[in-house]
Amino acid sequence: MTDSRPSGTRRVTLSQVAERAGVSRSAVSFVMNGRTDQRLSADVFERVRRAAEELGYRPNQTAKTLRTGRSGTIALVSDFVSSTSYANAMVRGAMRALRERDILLFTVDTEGDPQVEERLLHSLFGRDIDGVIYTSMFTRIVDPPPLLASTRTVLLNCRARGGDDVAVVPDEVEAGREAARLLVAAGHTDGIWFVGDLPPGRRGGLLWNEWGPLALPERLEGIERELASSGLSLAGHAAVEDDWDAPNGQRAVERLLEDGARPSALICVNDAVAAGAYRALHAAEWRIPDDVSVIGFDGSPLAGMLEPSLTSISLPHEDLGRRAATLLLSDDATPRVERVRMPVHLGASVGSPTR
Amino acid sequence: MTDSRPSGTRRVTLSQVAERAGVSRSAVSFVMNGRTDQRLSADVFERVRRAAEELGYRPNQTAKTLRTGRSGTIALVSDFVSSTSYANAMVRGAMRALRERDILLFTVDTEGDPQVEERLLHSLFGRDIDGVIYTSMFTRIVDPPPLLASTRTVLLNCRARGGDDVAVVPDEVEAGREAARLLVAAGHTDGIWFVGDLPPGRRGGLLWNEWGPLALPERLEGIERELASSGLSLAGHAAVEDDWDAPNGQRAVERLLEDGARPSALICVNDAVAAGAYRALHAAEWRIPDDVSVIGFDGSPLAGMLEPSLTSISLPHEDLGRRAATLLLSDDATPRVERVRMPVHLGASVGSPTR
DNA sequence: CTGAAAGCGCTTACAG
DNA sequence: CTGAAAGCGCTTACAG
Repeated sequence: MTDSRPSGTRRVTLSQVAERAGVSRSAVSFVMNGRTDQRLSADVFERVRRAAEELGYRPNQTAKTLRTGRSGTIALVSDFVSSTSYANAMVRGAMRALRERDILLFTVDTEGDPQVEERLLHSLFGRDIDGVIYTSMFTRIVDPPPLLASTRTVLLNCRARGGDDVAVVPDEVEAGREAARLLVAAGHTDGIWFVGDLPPGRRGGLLWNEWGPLALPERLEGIERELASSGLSLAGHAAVEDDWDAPNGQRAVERLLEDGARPSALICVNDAVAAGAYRALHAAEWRIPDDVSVIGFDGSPLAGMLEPSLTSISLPHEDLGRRAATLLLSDDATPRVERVRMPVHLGASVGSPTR
Repeated sequence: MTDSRPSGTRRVTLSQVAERAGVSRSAVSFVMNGRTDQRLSADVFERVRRAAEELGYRPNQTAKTLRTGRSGTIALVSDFVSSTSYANAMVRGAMRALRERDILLFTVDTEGDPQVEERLLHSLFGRDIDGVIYTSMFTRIVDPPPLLASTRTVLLNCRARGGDDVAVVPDEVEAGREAARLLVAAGHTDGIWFVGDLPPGRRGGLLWNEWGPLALPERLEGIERELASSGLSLAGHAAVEDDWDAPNGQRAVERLLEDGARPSALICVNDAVAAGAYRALHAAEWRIPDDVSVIGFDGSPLAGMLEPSLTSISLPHEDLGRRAATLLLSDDATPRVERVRMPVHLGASVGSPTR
């Protein structure tokens, strides 16, 4: 039959290697896959190896996949991770872990649209992917699509509502404890405020607030538990409107100071809110860390750009990605939630209280 | 219909659809691929469609690929683009353009290592990718690997030294003109400085300086050409050590002011250098834009976070990615360099000169 | 218009 | 230890 493919120079096939080496195709297949259990003679092994090299033979992965059902390919399926900047280091972590095993990564963003997600998953399954890393830009609870049941899956930066999956998430509770610990160690006692609650009665206005983000409740839980273990508690909470960005953080702290609060330290729900806090404190002529200490979360580039640099408990995105890929490749599919430590990025924003 | 097959069962094949519809496999193939040129009866067409739906048939892309040589898959091969934050919107642009055609994206970063690049390319070719978007984090000149010659390729955010490729790059020269135009329109004449040259005799210390980045020379060329067209020229250049970051920008402007320069405007090679300029100006009690205007390049999030917000000529990463994908899918492979307009992000950092 | 057949490039159970 | 053969799930030229 005529070959209608748009190929100029045909690629070398296994048959050609067999012919050149003067052995069967089986033998070539065994050699190429390093199957020593077939007890091939050293001579055959060497002849095949040489013939393959001389011809520049590269196995056709598509044919292997059709035969074996394994493609050496996995997919990273997310809402926004691979196409936006925020949590992109997760992709790097996964890619690096997979590179060593010659596994390639399909990158697929659904932008939060379930229909797009379904179409993309079917498209992926049609390509015989070996597994899926299902991930989210923000750490949150998800309902993994039922379609995923037929494929090996690891949840990254999210956990299933049901809980019977393998999931990798940052250890947000421990991060909260760490933040509190830093302040307690510096001598803070009864002037520690938390900045970043949603306003009372508010479930969230922005999209991701309705997606059940875990950062806020878990960070707060860790903070309160750690303080309690030292017999302390938060002096209070400052609510932030809608999004956790700098302008909202600024307004929250402005209100706090206007209301007459005298905080010795602010634990901000993330670095952007902390940046806003810096502005409000600066305008009110409070010095950091002399008059007030500030801690953020995320470990974003922003933290290093502030004056003074912000101490922040950072999201270990690359580690998370690497861990998820490693788990996906392992044989162990026992449902569990793995929590990855969030390291402290020490800045110059924490000092001892003066009041 | 929903797929009611017990999980663990084999996927439905084309043969099963043929059997259920009572037609040949050829007919099913023709219907599934919408080949109306075969003049199938409306009845056959409908029976196949129904059988496929009832069985939940999904074509096996691997088998199609083996047969046709086309995989409906392209690869985005870069140094760092898909695994870091900086130019990530290019991935978004490409993904969005491809989504409409049900084409999936392999994402592959070489981290600048030619050996890794070669291995990854072979791995991709073994999977019968239909094309490659070859891209770089920074706009620069590249020598595309010879291996790429066998595959349809579009260069994204880079151009080949040889020049016989299809390439998509930001229009940096025009961006430089735009920056100069904004200042001239505001009334600036002989106090316009450029901040961001490499020190005299320096080819670059950091890795990417040796990779031949185009941003600096092209932006500068545009600025100078535009000024010349109004009979003006730059008052001078302030060199920046090594990397174009905020601390280096700050030092450059500090030196400039110490040397007694009285700039009416600073055109900074990027936003980070501009942020450094802000600090130096602030420390010297120059007000922006009352005493001095500042313009940056990149359109980074940083620009909006500065006080006052920075006017910046922005890199249209998403547009670039979308355009590259579209070109790759088009039939036209005529070598050319497409330049994409860099839009102005207007801030509040440009005013009329007071001196 | 339809159907039987070849073939894409592999892997692997099986007979020798 | 080796080789012939079946088969993964498609597409398509070809004979009817």
